[in-house]
Amino acid sequence: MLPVLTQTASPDECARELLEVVPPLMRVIRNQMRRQSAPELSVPQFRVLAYLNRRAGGSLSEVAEHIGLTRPAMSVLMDGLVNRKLVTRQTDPDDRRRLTLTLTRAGHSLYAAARQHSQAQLAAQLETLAPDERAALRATLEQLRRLFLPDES
Amino acid sequence: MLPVLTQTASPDECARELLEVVPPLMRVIRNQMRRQSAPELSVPQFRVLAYLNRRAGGSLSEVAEHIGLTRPAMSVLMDGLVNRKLVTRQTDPDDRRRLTLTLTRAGHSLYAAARQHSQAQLAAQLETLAPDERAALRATLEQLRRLFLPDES
DNA sequence: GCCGTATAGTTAGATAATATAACTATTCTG
DNA sequence: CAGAATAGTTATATTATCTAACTATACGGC
Repeated sequence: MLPVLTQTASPDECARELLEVVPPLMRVIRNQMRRQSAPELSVPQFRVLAYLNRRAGGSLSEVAEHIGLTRPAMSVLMDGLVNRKLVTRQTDPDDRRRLTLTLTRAGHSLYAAARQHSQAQLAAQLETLAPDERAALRATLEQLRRLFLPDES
Repeated sequence: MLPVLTQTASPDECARELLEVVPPLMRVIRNQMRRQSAPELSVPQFRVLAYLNRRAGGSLSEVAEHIGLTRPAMSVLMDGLVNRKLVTRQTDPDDRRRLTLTLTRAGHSLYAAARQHSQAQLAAQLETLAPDERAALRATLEQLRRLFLPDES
């Protein structure tokens, strides 16, 4: 059953809960990434592929800004993805300083596979929730997204 | 207002949402930690203090297991905390292989201050939620905790 | 049109956080 | 009591990240 929603929850209590739940949850996700069959994708790499999947042709700075890394760090990370033929890196003819970053076919499918895998792992655990609990979870995550990640998508 | 809770949300949709929301949220938290006034506590260090706050006298392996680090890594991390006089490290007289790790007074108050600070930062953003939305958030976080972090407290 | 400034990206060098492997000291067990 | 198991440390390597310094390109005021 759904928990009682009318009980009080101060911003501070919620914040405390976030601090206690999110970091370990992140570790669960990271470990799932690591144990993944073939791929060997770190969480930031995965997020870069996800971003380029949604916004093909982004520049390096754009991606770095979005992911929250410095440009040098992103430059190195991108090197890796380009070397592995997951991303193409072309200079934009309209502004020859900028790069145009795009997923290759391999990049697309590795991203899809990795996402599928992680998603399935998490989904397995979410199976045990009642449908209305899942709906509540989903709604809550949307709110967190709106609150803390206004820029995305 | 509360979102409609009767809409469908498959385990897979929820899992996807988790994958999209949690990592950036973690980055928000980590950055808050970093920008923190005095202290300079990393997220794992913070979590160690949190653990020892709840369970004084834990052993190194116990803490490492809980936080999800290897013992060598935890040994090094703990060195840092001990050097900074935040934690005392005594050998357990009953089993002289084990350590008894406890927060010092300084450890307690640094933990309290750090938590207060991070919590306040997050809470400020949560202010904008309606009370029932916060209640829903809180309930959802409890569920995530139960699902993914069964061992804690 | 040109020069100074800003912007995109890279390279270099440093640091920090982890991992694995090998070790010591202690305890348990058959 | 000897061998196996466990707790912790040390040594070494790797990886991810940062800041600073650099190059190349574009823009804007004169």
